[in-house]
Amino acid sequence: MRTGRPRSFDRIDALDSAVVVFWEHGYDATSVSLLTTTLGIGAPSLYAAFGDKQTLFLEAVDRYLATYGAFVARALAEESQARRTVERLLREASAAYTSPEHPRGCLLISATTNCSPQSAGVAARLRELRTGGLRALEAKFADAIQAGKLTADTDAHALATFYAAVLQGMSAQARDGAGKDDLQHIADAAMRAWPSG
Amino acid sequence: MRTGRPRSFDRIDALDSAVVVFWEHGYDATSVSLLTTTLGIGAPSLYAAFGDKQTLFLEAVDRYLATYGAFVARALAEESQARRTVERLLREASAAYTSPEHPRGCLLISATTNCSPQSAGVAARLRELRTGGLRALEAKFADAIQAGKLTADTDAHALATFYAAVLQGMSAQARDGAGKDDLQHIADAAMRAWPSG
DNA sequence: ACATATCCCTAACGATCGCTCTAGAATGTG
DNA sequence: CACATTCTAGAGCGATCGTTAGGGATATGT
Repeated sequence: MRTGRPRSFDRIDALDSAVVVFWEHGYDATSVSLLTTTLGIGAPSLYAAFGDKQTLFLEAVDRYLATYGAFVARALAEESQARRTVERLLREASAAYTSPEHPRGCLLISATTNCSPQSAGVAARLRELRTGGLRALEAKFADAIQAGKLTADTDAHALATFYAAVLQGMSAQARDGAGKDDLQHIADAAMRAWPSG
Repeated sequence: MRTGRPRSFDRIDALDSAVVVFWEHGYDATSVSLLTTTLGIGAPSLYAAFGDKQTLFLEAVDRYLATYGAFVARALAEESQARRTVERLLREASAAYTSPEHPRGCLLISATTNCSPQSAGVAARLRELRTGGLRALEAKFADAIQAGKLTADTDAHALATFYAAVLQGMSAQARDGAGKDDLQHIADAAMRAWPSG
């Protein structure tokens, strides 16, 4: 049995708070002191529970992907048709990126846009995750071409890059103050670009 | 006549270098020491010539808009037809955002995505500039509707928001490593969303 | 040549950065 | 109860942040 004084705060609650702070300000601009005041714990407690700032951030990213950002993986996994996947992705992003319950936009997209050279590691990790999403979308399109749902001359890579850019643009617009309706209009316009055949 | 020892560096050259550094790393992540080493001048010289870091940044933004970013204002001013304006905007952005001559993407879009609370002022200024561009585009579309070039049921605001988002997405993709061809494909797809009438 | 004005460099300012040592408080097991 | 263990809280570590005096060097105007 684990002896000693138990931790006075809930680790998951603290992690969720850290997600929000990193989401709002990004990696570099989030100082440890801002984290400790927001989470309501001292710096040594934070370091004991999560390791250093970079480790905490990476765990916060995982937590984000398992919660707020899970709709992307769900759309990719649950929708079999490529077009429905994209429609659902854009529709759910319109709501997720503008919810008043949490910071605007997407943490994966916006948290490491500006980072100092010594934060290049976490920036590379997030870029990797973004690229992974793009590849998954591209594979979905390739399958649709294979199945004849998209014409053979469709460029799966180009189409995936386009919808990835649209999601990134929606995140940026949300952070600039656009509302859910604005983002849904972006989504509607983006669907007009779907290959007609 | 101005007496005393003249400045040993060219102010415009130094400003251009500052543009590049801010473009690459963003506002907060660009330290004054990085600026001084890159520009090859001491900190007191920098402060004497440009004022503090915030003032230098805002002047660098103006310089950016007058040089690398001037293609946006030119497209809006020189093209009378809305569709041609957007086509030219997206085409020139594909090249500008991926040129190997300078950092990727757009300074206005990417330089203040992550900033600490005390940098909120410069972030607000850049958001203002981005919103101004969106409004200019929206006005262009409103004119086209007035002139009958776009059907009366076209939503000028929604369309402008869409193409603004596409530009922001192209900037993000460029910073993630996409090439000129990738961005041109995004532009092509975005033009398929043009209202058919 | 001289006085003057401005420059550049060295050094350092206070504040904050990420991070940790130390001491005391609180819980578990015997 | 004592003891072992692990937590919390305050203070402070060296480094870097943006910024600015101080002083020698270098140019112009007379």
